[in-house]
Amino acid sequence: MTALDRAFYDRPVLAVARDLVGCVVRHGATAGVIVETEAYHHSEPASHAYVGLTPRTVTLYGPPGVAYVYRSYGIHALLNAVCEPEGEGAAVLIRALEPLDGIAQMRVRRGAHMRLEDLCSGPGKLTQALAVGLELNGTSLVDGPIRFEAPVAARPEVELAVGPRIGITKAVELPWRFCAAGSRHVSRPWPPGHRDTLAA
DNA sequence: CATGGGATTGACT
DNA sequence: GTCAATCCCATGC
Repeated sequence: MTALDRAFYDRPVLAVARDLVGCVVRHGATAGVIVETEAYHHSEPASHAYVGLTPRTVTLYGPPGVAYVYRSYGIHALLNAVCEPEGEGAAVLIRALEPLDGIAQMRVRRGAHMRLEDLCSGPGKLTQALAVGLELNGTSLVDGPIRFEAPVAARPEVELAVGPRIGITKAVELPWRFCAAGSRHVSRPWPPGHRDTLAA
């Protein structure tokens, strides 16, 4: 399995967010298929990069293909992939995975009786399941401890569902959330009756 | 220097 | 459905 190269991330963040659905995140013996992403860009107020270059956003404004890991609500670690050329301040939030490898290890970290679809169905859940902590902020996704891999060729192409991002209060209207349509491993079920889907 | 607000989750009514 | 936990850091005085 080959890791995505740096050029993959050195593109518009929306394109990367779309293309990451179906890719694999691997850390140690645990891995999962990405089924949900969100794009964030310095030009819109929901992004941490909106405030400009500060100690907090150094990683976001750095080179693409690097992990941006930050603490959310004082409790959870959230994993992002830094995108676009250095200086642009853009990243894709990984919001949910379909567990692939090391599922027993995930249950040790998340709870022995946890259902499969609850192991990684949220941005804070998947970092706990894969043991991704704040110390991995700034590490390479190309040749660092966390690897993002291209989809296996045998895997059927996923249909993409597109909609507004979750859990934000600013720029709520932007349809910058991308899900594998019909997946039972996403963080929140898709609004019923939503037809705004397109091919991957 | 004090304050307020989260890109969430899990427990509880 | 509601709500607390918990802490870094950006902002404003």
